[in-house]
Amino acid sequence: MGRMSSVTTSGKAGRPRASAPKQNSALSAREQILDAAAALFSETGFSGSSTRAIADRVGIRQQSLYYHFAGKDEILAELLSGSVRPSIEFVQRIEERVPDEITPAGALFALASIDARTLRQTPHNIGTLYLLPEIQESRYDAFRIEREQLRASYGRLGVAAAHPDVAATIGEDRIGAILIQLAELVIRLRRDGGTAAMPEDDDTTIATSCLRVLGLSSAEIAAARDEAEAVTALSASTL
Amino acid sequence: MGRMSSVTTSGKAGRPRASAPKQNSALSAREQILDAAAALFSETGFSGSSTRAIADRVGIRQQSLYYHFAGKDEILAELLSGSVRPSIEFVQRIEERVPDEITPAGALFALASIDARTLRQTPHNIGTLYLLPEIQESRYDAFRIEREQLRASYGRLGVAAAHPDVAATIGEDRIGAILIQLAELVIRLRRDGGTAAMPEDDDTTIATSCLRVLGLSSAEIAAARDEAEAVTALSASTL
DNA sequence: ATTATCTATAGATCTATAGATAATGC
DNA sequence: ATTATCTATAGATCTATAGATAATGC
Repeated sequence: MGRMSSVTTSGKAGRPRASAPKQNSALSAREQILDAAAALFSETGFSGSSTRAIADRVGIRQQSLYYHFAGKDEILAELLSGSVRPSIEFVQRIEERVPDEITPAGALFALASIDARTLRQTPHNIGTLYLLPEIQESRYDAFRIEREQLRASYGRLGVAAAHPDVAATIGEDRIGAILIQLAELVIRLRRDGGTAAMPEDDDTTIATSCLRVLGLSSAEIAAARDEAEAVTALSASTL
Repeated sequence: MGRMSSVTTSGKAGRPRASAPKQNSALSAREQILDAAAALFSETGFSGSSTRAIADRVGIRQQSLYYHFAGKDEILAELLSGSVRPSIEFVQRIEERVPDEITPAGALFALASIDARTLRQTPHNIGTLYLLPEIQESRYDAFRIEREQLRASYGRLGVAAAHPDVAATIGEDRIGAILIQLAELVIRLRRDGGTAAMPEDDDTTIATSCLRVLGLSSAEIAAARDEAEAVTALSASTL
């Protein structure tokens, strides 16, 4: 096939793409690449997604990726850091308010339900990236350290919120691990549920389960939920 | 380097390997391949592990794999089916005894702690294979259907064991998903914990958390644990 | 001049098939 | 004769670099 001569004047600097721009033309090239890579990495994994496949989805040549990223691994690194950052920031803000403005249980409910909601709503189920074997490589240490911080926050809040029986039996690190594991249930539900939209109340189910596993009663959980709702409404405006 | 002439008479049919047999020579060639692949797939993923890398670990040529398996995906398929089978069999046996010989809570405690123990003790943390993106392909439907059965069993036992408040709020499928998610926490603990041996009592922590999340009291959990211990001691001999 | 693409291509790898070979088994 | 390996190799792919080119910006 003969080459399509430059499709139309794009209003942007740089040589025009050989093929007509797909959708997403509102995004910068860099963002289009990240979006395409997120979709592919979560469907077929990191090693299973070629730079060629990413470029095809964006509508550019494989080699053009290297103008924006030094390599495939930098794309993954950027996706990962972009996806934990919001949780880290939220947890820092909420931990500052404990226990004066909010109880540990209320803070934990808020944290778990916001994490669940974020994971549920994010494009391409980006949470599945956390499951990729490649992120164990030392190159992604920075990301793993951030997740470790998040686990530590869940652990601190969990210990403070737990029924004394539970806090006495399970250490802070295990409590943190259990709570994160529950929050990340959304990732699996979404992956296994196919295209169907997930009900919003799964966020509540998960946050409730976080408190239930710490031995709190239904009444205590309901109180924490009310607290959390007040605080998240507030932080939505603060944010 | 000149070829090493056949190392020594191996006592087995077939052309001798070019290199001296590594360890594991007690296993059949097929088993050696499965073992090497399990280690590699769980460390570097499926697409990230080449047939060459598997063969190197076994101590044979890359092409020799194809005498034992039609392709790389058949190796993964066999590893997967081998690893759910025991759980499926255990859950079937224990569900038969509910509720006459054992309460749902006792059965669930037994199931969760045995699953946790198996995942904790299995070579190469084989549970990480469940996290690979590749198993979403239709080629591995059989495996996913078996896991679905396991989830259904967790769901049935969970609903039957749950405190009425909880059973009224969360559907059977979500309960099953939550419980499996807790059982599989072991996979993550083991992966993140590096080489350190995991404490045996993590199995108990997990099984306890499964009942706690269903709203059971400490006393009810202790009773279930006692039941479970009686039944697993018994089933160890039955098996 | 700068930017963002393109084409050409190197060099490494990867999966799989075909057929030869060196043991054991009968 | 059968078994389990080996060597040789095809053909596809994959990542990344080098340098050309076609826009916009000044």
